[in-house]
Amino acid sequence: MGRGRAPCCDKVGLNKGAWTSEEDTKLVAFIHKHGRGNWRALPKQAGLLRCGKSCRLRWINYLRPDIKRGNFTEEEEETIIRLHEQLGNRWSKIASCLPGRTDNEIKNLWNTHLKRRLGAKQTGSSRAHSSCGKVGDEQHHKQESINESSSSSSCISSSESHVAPRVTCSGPHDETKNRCIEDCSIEPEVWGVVMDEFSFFVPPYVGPMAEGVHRSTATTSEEKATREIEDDGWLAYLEEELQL
DNA sequence: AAGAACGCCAACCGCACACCG
DNA sequence: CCGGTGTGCGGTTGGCGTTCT
Repeated sequence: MGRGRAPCCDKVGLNKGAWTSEEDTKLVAFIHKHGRGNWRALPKQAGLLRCGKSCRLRWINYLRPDIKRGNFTEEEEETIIRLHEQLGNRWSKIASCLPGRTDNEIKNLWNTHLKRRLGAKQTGSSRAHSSCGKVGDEQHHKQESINESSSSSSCISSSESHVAPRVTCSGPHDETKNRCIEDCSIEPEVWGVVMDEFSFFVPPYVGPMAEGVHRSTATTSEEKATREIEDDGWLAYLEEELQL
């Protein structure tokens, strides 16, 4: 499947490259108003000369209100390293367990800092995780993809000698962890790693629209009203950030 | 001071999966 | 069941800023 299909959008006449603050505002305003719907149709409706994919990426990696900006803490880096040992290059999985961080961000961090740092470490020490770490990652990941397609089991089941039952995260119920609970289905071992690391996490900016991503879950009119007020706050915040 | 080399990160590309008619 | 379409993911790249020579 997927081969030979038409490109996601007609790229003729579409903007590429860096986003302008105007485009950002348009996108945020649109999503603020209508929520995340059809990405392909979104740019047209929002008056953006971008392809839907580009809009989605921009939203997820940059404009989303619950994005955590700034440097990664050491704890976060350790978490990433440990999750990477368990999951391989499945950045979205790793990201789903690091609230406020995007897969792209983590991927970049890994490729720039962590890989190098780990390489330096590993040259000195024995490779305890040779079956699960960077060595043979490619094949490992491919193999896991195959496994996952049928059973949704993660690399843990192959790197460990037993097959861990798939579970949905069911950690604590505070605000910052809900994302993980909602987003990821991970094995208990991974959850353990996450929980070990999450004691440090304090949301830097749980923006007014932080829940907006999950707006579809809003049910009562009270909740909706509150959310609208929050959304306005977020929009104002964003406009300020973008110096508009 | 200027150019080269390097590092970082936002964004793009193509593939694969999920869903729907 | 099958084909088409939308979405998500991971790899890669381009461009900009910083550091080095």
